[in-house]
Formats: sequence, structure tokens, C-alpha cells
Amino acid sequence: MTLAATEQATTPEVRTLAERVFNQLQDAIVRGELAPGSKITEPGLSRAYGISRGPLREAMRRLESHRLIQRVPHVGARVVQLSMKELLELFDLREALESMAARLAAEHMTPEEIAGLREVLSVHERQADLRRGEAYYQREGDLDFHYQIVLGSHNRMLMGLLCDDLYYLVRLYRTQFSASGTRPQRAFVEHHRIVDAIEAGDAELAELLMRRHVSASRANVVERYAATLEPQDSETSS
Amino acid sequence: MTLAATEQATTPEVRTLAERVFNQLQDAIVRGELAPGSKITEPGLSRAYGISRGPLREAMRRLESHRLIQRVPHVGARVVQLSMKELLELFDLREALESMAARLAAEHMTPEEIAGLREVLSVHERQADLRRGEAYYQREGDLDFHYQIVLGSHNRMLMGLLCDDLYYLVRLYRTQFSASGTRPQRAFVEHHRIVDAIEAGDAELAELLMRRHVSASRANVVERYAATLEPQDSETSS
DNA sequence: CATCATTTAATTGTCGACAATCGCCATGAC
DNA sequence: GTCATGGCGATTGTCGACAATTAAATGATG
Repeated sequence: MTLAATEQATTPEVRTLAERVFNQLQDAIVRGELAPGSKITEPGLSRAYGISRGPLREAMRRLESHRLIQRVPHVGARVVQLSMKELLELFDLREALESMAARLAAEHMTPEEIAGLREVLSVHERQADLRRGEAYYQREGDLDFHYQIVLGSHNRMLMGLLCDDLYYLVRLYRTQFSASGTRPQRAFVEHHRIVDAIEAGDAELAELLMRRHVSASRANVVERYAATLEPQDSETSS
Repeated sequence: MTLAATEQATTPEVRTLAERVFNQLQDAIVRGELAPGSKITEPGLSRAYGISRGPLREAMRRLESHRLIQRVPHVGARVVQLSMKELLELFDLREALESMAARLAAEHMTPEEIAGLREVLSVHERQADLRRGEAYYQREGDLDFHYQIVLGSHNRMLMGLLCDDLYYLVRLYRTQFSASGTRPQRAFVEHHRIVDAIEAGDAELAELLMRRHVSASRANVVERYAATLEPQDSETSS
């Protein structure tokens, strides 16, 4: 019952037990309730969630395919622990894929979808005003923004790759590296510029801006990481 | 035993039943022995392969994560059937990811790996000489070539995405669309040029050449598909 | 004759138990 | 004291059976 406390109505349409426990586990890992690198055992989770090992194994299988846990036959499973190297790899991948998504979005997005995108941005703005400092909502909104653009690409394969395989890891990284205070204002402006390019149908510009946007985000992470390693160089507070 | 006939020593290290039957099923799907779109049932496969439904479900779960089958809760699973739209999406994805792989390969590949790459090309050449017409080996070799470059990128995330998620579909497409006779000579030259760029450490050129290479392959597919749709334009015999 | 409700059969989801394998600890030999 | 070897506990892998859900078949009715 330690972990099962997070059982809420995650999604109204959860047809199967394995699906529900997968959502719960995914949430627990992303939120850091299951420590990175910690070993997870089937009987333990089975008791904790009050289900049999059958659906649990299926849920763990799904977690593994999303790269949230790593399994070794006959040995066990551990919660994934991202290294800085893998995090940067993740950014490189996002740079290639999301710039492609922005290009396709500029070509295929409908006016309604673009309006929805603007709505996301305005929600950002209000939250950024209200909770200046608390970066969590901002970052979640950031993810929503990128998510919407991927959907706007109308490329189902791309959507599957980014939304199913990569964004789980992106969310996980934010807890493991506690990437809180980031460059909100600048990212804000960049988001607006990207939407402008998409609305204008300028695919080439949208691609370029998104590539720069992700690249800048990556550079920011590198900078902050370097500052963490050498705290005598400058203040690491903010 | 109809399907179980393909049971060979796929990999010397198959620790578990689920893993073995996954390999067998994956092979059967890619080779077309399991028709695209056909419904596959757990008791049926369970009897066919002589195993229980437990490991079989795990194997099917893995097939689903690799997008080789599609499952619906409480309904069943079907072998995936690629549409032309999805195939083109797949090419767009490869264009973005493999060009990135080529750039990274030019930056990070070791002399030994480059030598291995040249070896792959020479094997191509011999096979192309021997079996002019039979495009199967050529195409498999083509896949090997791209595979090696992805490995040369030294980006584990990229390797996982391309090798685990996408190349299964690429192989599957070749059987579903029976993409036999292709442009071997031109692809050949392009392969050599790409390796030259990688060996010279010219990342930008390698990226560009790989992007063109995949794009040309995609265009070739589109052309052949259009010819299939309009048979009055030219003979469709071959 | 078409349409709809009901029954029925098959498949999927779930469960508990047994067997195989692995990691750990203690014991003993060198 | 260190290393090898054996046993022991725990965990994973596998199996067969039961319950829940779905899709089709059947029959009744307008």
C-alpha cells in the first residue's frame, strides 16, 4: 500500500488490470517514487498493488519497451538511471525528430490545431505569471507544446516514436536531474516564433527554429550540469 | 508444426522460451509466413509452437512493442499491414534519423569500424556480381550497411530506436510490397560516397549524402508504386 | 424478409502453484 | 587468509485452470 496510494482515475478507459498498473508504475517512476537504479521485484510489486504476477509482468514488459526499466533474464529488473551521456543523446534525437515534426506541422496542421497550439501558449503565459519560480507547471506545459506539434505533424510513425518512446524518458529526466529552473522567458519567445512560422506555412523556418530551440535547451542543460560539477566557478543557487 | 519448422539456432544465447518464440514469430512475420492483416490467436499459436500461453503472451507483447502486430484489449491481435502512407512516413523517419547517424558516424567511427564498413561493401560487390537479378541478398546487404553506420554513430538511444523499432518494419515492408528489383548500381555508388565522407571525417557531407540516399530510395518506391497503380502506362509484368 | 434480441461459443484476462535458475552465505580446503 | 565449493533462500520462468468479455450464431418478431 506504500505505492498503491497513487491509484486514481488516471484514464476513464482502462479496460485491463495490466494497463492500470502500468500507468501507476509509470507514474511512480516518473515522479521519482521508485528510485532510479533501484531493483524492483515481481512478488513485491504484486503484493504492493494487490494483483497477480500475470498482469504485473505484462505491465513490466511495457515499462521495458518504453525504456523505463531494464530487465535481465533470470535476474530481475531495475528502474532506469539516465547518465548525462544518454541525456545528451536524447536531446540529439529530439533535435532531429522534433525539427522534422515542426516542418511537417507547418505543412499539414489545420487552423483548428494551430488555434489549439496558441491556446496552449496562452495557458503557459498565465501560469508563468502566476507561478513565477515554480517551474514544474511551466515545464509540463512545455512538454504539452512539443506534444501538440508532434501531433500536428500528422505522421503516425513519428508520433509513436516521440510520444510513446521518448517523452517518457524526457519526463523522467526532469525528476532524475531535478531540472527545475530553466530559461522560461527565452523558451517562451521561441515557442511563439515557432507557432508563427507554422501558421505562416513556412516549413523551412519552423524546422530551423525548432532545431535551434531544442539545441538551446540542450546547451542549457550542459551549462547547468557543468556548473553543478564545479561549484566554485559560479553560484549554483538559481 | 506448420510454423514451428523455422525453429533453428537463431541465436546461441536464448535463455528463455518467450525469447525463442519471439524470434520465431518475428521471423515468420517478416518472411510473410504469417499473412499481413491476418488475425493471430493465443491458443492457436500456443498449440502451434507447443508452449503455454504465458511465454506466448510475453512474446506477443514484444512483437507489439516492435510494431509487428497490433493488439486490441479483449479482442485480439493482427499482423500489421503497412499502407503506402505509413511506408512513406517510415522513409521520412529514416531520412531524419539515418542522416543524423551518418553525421555522428563521421565524427565518432573508429578506423576498425570503417574497415568493417568497407568489408560490407566489398561483400556487396561480390554478391551483386554473382547474383545479378536476385535482389534479396543485395537488399539484405543494404540493410547491413545502414545497420553498421547506425552502430558507428555510438549513440545508444539512436541505435535502439533504429535497430529495435524501425528496421523490423523495414524488413517487413520488403516482403509486403515485394520490393525486389531496385536501383542497385546507383545505391552502390551512393554507399561508397557515404563511406568516403565518413572516412574523411566530413560529417556535414556524410549527413547530406545519407539524406539524399534515403530520399532517392523513397522516390524510387513512389515511382514503382505509381507504375503498379497505372498498368496501362507501362508493362507490369516484371 | 429484414432487424433486433438472446444465447452460445470462443478468446482474452487473471489467478495460484510448480519448476528452473540465480545470488548469497557458510563451510571447508589449500 | 584467500579461494573454491556446496547448500539455501529467493526470484524468475512456465504451466494449467477459471472468470470476464467479446463476437458470432441462432431464433423470434415486426
